[in-house]
Amino acid sequence: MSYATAVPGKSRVSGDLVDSLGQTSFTVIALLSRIAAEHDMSLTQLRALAILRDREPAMAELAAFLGLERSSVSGLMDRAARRGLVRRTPGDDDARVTYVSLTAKGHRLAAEVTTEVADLLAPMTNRLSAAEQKRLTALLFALLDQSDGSQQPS
Amino acid sequence: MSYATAVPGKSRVSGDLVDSLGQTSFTVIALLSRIAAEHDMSLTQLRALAILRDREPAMAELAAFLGLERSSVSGLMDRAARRGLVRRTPGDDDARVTYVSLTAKGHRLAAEVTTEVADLLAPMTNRLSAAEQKRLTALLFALLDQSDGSQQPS
DNA sequence: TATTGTTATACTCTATAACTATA
DNA sequence: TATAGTTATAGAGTATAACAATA
Repeated sequence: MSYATAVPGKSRVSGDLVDSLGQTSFTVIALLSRIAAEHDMSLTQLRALAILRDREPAMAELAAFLGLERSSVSGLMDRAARRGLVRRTPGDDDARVTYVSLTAKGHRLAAEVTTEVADLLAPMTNRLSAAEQKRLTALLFALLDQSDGSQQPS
Repeated sequence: MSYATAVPGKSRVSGDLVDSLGQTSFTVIALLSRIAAEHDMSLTQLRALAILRDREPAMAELAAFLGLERSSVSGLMDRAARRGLVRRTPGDDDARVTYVSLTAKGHRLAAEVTTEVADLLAPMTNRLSAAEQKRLTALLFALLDQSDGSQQPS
């Protein structure tokens, strides 16, 4: 509330930025959901798969990554395990902990989905020149405060 | 699949762009979900609210906007109507049609949510200078093929 | 006592299929 | 017959609360 009214000169620009960010986000998320659905997965499962590509977290850590309750992730991993995509491994030092990791099948699916995402996004991204793509990437990483380009699960 | 391999020179850049788009989208959507949750709404209900701000569509049109089945939107509008946010109006010429519109309460909530979105996004957007914000906005609209800036529900 | 993970329960979201009313 | 909307039903996703096992 304060933002829109406190800085009138910037609010116009920011309003458009907010709109473009919102529209872009919904478009991208819809596309990811579509890919997920084509593989009989939810968007959350697709995210989990992406996260697990280069991590082997404890259940609680995975829940933190996903921003969900532990109990929700239990069910999520139940369904993923039932499909043979992930496995649970008991912790060695702390017997309370359960680590989650992708199976070979899970890794294959994750890799497949990654290329599909790039493919489906291509019609959009190709509307920009190579230079524009670079600028956009830099701006988005700056927005995310990750101008170093360090990878987080997408 | 073909994209990543067919244009090796661009795939590196595109991979980063895909990552930054994905991360940004998840971040924005998570933020929108949080705002929705604070008002006891789902992300979909928030979207519906935004759509209805400047439209009075038939149920089937709303379903098309949201990318959902008509039956899903029936339930969605049931719950929104129960909270007094929307009303249903029978069509005059075609008695099969039902139009949906925001109540005064719905309009108030939609306006409130809009300012909250801008507020919560501000810490992110303020990381960019005014000139950078402008460039990012232009690039995103170009990506969406809407360089005219015509408004769609965000 | 505190923490990890699971289970029980309840509600929302979504889709498919069947239905009613209207065209 | 075809279309608009609803209802019935079922499954996934999510949270809260309670629990067992471990620390």
